[in-house]
Order: sequence, then structure tokens, then C-alpha cells
Amino acid sequence: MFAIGEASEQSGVNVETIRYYERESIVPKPERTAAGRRSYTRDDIAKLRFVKRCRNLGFPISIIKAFLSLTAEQGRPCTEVKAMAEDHLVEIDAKIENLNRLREALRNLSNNCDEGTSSCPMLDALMSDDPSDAVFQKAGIR
Amino acid sequence: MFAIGEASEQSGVNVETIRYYERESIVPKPERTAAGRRSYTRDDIAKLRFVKRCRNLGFPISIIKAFLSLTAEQGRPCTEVKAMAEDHLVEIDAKIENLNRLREALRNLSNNCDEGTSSCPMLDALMSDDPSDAVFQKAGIR
DNA sequence: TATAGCTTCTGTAGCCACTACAGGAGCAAG
DNA sequence: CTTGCTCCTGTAGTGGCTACAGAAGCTATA
Repeated sequence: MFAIGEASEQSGVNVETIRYYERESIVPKPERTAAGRRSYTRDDIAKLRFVKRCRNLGFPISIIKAFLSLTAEQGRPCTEVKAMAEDHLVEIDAKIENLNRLREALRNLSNNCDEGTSSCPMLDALMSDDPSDAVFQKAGIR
Repeated sequence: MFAIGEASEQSGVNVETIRYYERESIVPKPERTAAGRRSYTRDDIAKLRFVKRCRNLGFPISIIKAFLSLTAEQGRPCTEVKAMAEDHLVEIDAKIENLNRLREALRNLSNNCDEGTSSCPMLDALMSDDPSDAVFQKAGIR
């Protein structure tokens, strides 16, 4: 049995965040010592590590809750898990795509920015009301 | 002079968000009509559009505030603007990099997930306390 | 002119996923 | 027995909005 600090070290989840996860019923409440302190089993810590990894993979808490309840089932959760993972992959791809477009737009804006100019071409472009500006059209930005 | 609804349409910024930007002193307070309604000039709307585009480019409000105060200066803001844009580009690149690693990790985890298995290899991997799991190491996830 | 339905007003609360206190209690080492 | 750490609860703050509630004004039609 481990104190919250140890659980935090072993799982990589911040102490305050562990208590937050408990408050929000994301992980089950651990046992308490006679003095009222939280006492974590290896299993509790595995769950925390699981949540941490899922968060690192970018899953929202709502999905992680679903994962955790699927781990409890003995049916065939794998199909459902895979489906959720695939959905998430689609979202990640969309984010990457979006960031790549942003990158290009910002690159172009920044390249216009030559030192020594009195007014800034980048700020001017961002402020302009000309909707036909190529930088924004290419980037899908209005 | 335009009402808030028109300012919203022309700038692409939600009405509630416009009021929020005003509360937070991100954009200057517009004039008011005799009845106390906000009344926007073309210039006010240009600023809103500017904020919108910067947000679309992923700049945080704090940077956008800096941009807006630089547009007021007549010195040589361009150098500073370019520097901030370059910083932001670095951050965008880091995000893209990170998402690509996530993508790969999730792809691998999901590929392990074959239908019909009773326990799910993906959930198992995420729950495991083996720190040498290749999926996480490659993705830079602990 | 009355009325209906839209817009706008202020103020407050909620969202997500934490993070940061404040103020108190326990606990282990010297 | 003191020092300094950990832990406890509860509350408030973060960023960047979004969503009300309840009141007031504005505009088009009968």
C-alpha cells in the first residue's frame, strides 16, 4: 500500500491531479489509513498510469472513462476500443493537417516581414479587410 | 457605425466573444448609442477581424494584445512581430512533431487490437507497468 | 398604434483539465 | 520534542470562450 506521493511518482500523475481524478470519479476512491490518508494498491496505481498514458495520447477524460469501464467488462471490448482509437486517430490527423496549414500561412506572413520596414506587412495583412488575400485562402483562414 | 451583430458578421467573431474581448480589454471599448448600445466603426471591426485571424493562426490572447499595441507604434515593430511569429512557428512545429508521434503510437496500439480477442491488447499495454514497452518509448510517452 | 419577434443589454455560471493556494493535521528522524 | 516533510479539505484561478436569465430597445407588420 502506497501513500499518494508514491502513487504520484509511480504513475506520473501529479498529487493534486490524483485527488481531482478521485473527486471527479475518474478513478475509484482508494482505501484510507486509520488517520484518514489515502492508501493505494498497485492496481490503483496501474489505473492512474493508464489515465496518464491515455491523456498523453490526447484522449479526453470522457473517452478514458469509457476505456476504464470497458476494461472491467469481460465481453469483447476490443472492437469498441479499436473504434474509439480510430476515431481519435482521425481527429489527430485533422489537427496535424490544420497545424500544417497554419504553419504555412504563418511562414508566408513572417517572410513578408522584412526588417527595417516602418509598417509591418504581417500586421497589415492580418488587419486588412480584403477577403481575397492569398495567405488566408490557402490556409483556410477567413 | 454598426451594431454588435453586424460587427460580429463582418469580423467573424461571435457576439458574446466580442463582449468578452471588450471586458478583457483585448479590443478598445466602442462608442455607445444614446440608448446604450455598442456602435462599431470600420476600424473597430478591423481590430476584431485581426484578433480572429490571429486566433485562427493559434496565437494566444497575450501575444495578440502585444501585436495590437505594436500596430499603434510607428517605430519599427516589424522586427518584434517577426520574432514573435518565429517563436510561434517553433511552437507549432513542436506540436506537429508531438502529434505525429502520438499518431504513430496510437496507430501501433490500434493495430494490435484484433477483433474477437477477449482481452484488449491496447488496453493491456496502456495498463501495464512495464516501462520498456516499445510503443511508449518511441512515442516519448512514459 | 399595438403587438410580435428580433436584437441587445448586464451579470453570472459553466466548460475542460487541471493547478495553486490556505490553513490545518499527521508523521518520521534527529 | 522539535523540525520539516507529507498529507488533508476546500476553494479559487487558469484560458478562451459559451450559455444562460431577465430586462430593455428596436423594427416590421396589422
